[in-house]
Amino acid sequence: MSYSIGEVVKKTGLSAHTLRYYEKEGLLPFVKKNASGVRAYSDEDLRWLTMIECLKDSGLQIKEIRQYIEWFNEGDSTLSQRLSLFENRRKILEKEMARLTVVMNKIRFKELLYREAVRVGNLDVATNERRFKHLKKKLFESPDDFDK
Amino acid sequence: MSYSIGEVVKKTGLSAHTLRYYEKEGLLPFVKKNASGVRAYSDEDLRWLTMIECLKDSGLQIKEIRQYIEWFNEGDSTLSQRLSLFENRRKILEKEMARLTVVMNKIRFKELLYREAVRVGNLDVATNERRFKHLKKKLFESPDDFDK
DNA sequence: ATGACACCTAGAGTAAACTCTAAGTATTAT
DNA sequence: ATAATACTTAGAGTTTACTCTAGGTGTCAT
Repeated sequence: MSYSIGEVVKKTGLSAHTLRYYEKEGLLPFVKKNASGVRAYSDEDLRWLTMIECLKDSGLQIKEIRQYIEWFNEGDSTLSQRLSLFENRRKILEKEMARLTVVMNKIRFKELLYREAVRVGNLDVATNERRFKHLKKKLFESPDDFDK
Repeated sequence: MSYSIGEVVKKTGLSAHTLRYYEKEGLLPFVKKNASGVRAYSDEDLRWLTMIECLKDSGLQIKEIRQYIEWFNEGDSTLSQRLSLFENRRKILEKEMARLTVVMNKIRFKELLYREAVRVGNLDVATNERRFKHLKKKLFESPDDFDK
């Protein structure tokens, strides 16, 4: 099976511009073109697009994805480089999730506080309620830094 | 207490360029300047910088942070807008964490697979091992899309 | 009072990942 | 045959958040 760029747009949600851009950046080195230059994407190309999406979601830049694809095409001699890439990425994702957890707590505190402030119609009153003072102390090292 | 821009650079880790840029963008509307135009940051300004960092970490753009600061300065009439902002942000962070969890599973699978591939010196052999086929099936809806 | 250093402004430059434009060719439907 | 639609290329423009440069002023220790 092969697909026109329009069909791939529908399947992937990427724009035709973006697909051509990816190709120019070396992310799709196997896309075939017919005699008049029209692209015909294979199922293999679609699988690459799925993998590219995953790598992008994990935070890789386009040039890093290109590097990965080059390694893949060089075969088993680059297995350890590819292992390192996934290992590093996993560590970065772990840090990112830890970071988001911290931020989430702060934002949730603000949400609760403002919900109460809206209820009583006054931010200072809500801020000074015992339960919010208590919560803030529990959540933050330097609670005064979080009054804004 | 008040602080020169150099002291704030040391305290926050932000560059002097960035601090002036934030001010230009309306994120620090209260920074005072002496007769010769030199900035003197107050403790209040430092607290704002802490809050700005949190909002940035949560993914807000600079113009959204400026909006929040404007609402804050308008007082209790904007409490509900600020509540909405934190509510939306909390929802976005929840989605982002869910997204990262999915990506993490895929990357972890790749890491395991490549660790085995490096051990045996061949990607195809590792890919075809029963336990990896099994794991892939468990992790992905469309497992073939993940061979790249 | 002289050199080092911190600070100022306005505005230009950068990086990443698109996103769009212009000008043209090819295919398809009626 | 003609119009609409889809496709092609090269290259310019956009957005965000900085980041840096140029050219200058102000402060301070010796």
